[in-house]
Amino acid sequence: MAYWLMKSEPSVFGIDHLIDRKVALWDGVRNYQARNFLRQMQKGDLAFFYHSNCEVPGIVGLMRIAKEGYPDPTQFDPEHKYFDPKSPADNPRWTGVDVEFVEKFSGTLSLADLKTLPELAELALVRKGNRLSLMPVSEEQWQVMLALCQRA
DNA sequence: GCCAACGTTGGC
DNA sequence: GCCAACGTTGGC
Repeated sequence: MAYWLMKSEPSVFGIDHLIDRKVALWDGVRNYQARNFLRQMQKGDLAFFYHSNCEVPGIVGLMRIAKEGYPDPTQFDPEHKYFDPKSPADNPRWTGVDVEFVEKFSGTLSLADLKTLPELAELALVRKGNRLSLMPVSEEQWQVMLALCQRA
């Protein structure tokens, strides 16, 4: 089983949306590095839900990968913001996964706090200029973050 | 294949 | 809302 961190803007899709839906398609990833990580995800993997581009960016909850990578349907929808006219129908360019709500923490483990943790120095999230929207988390990193989240 | 222009991300 | 950082596009 692997661990991940996935970012989303709460004004678009936040942890409360996932609570309402229980299971949702994680769509709209249009970056190849992030897509490749999506394709590595396996059912049962755990992921932190991270709120980006908001008042207090940080980790707010926990979810589980409920369905492994499959073609993101929004890439074929001309009406959709994430439509990609260049994606071949017989070899879809973009992947989505289904995620399932697990837990919402009582507080936010903020990016500012995460940046102070020496164990996370190698995590893409806290490295200068990094905009990767989802990334793998090592078991050690996961344990450090989870302990702080559950205390928060 | 280079690289300038452009668009997007996301912290602040 | 600003803007730095970075990815992508497309002319050459």
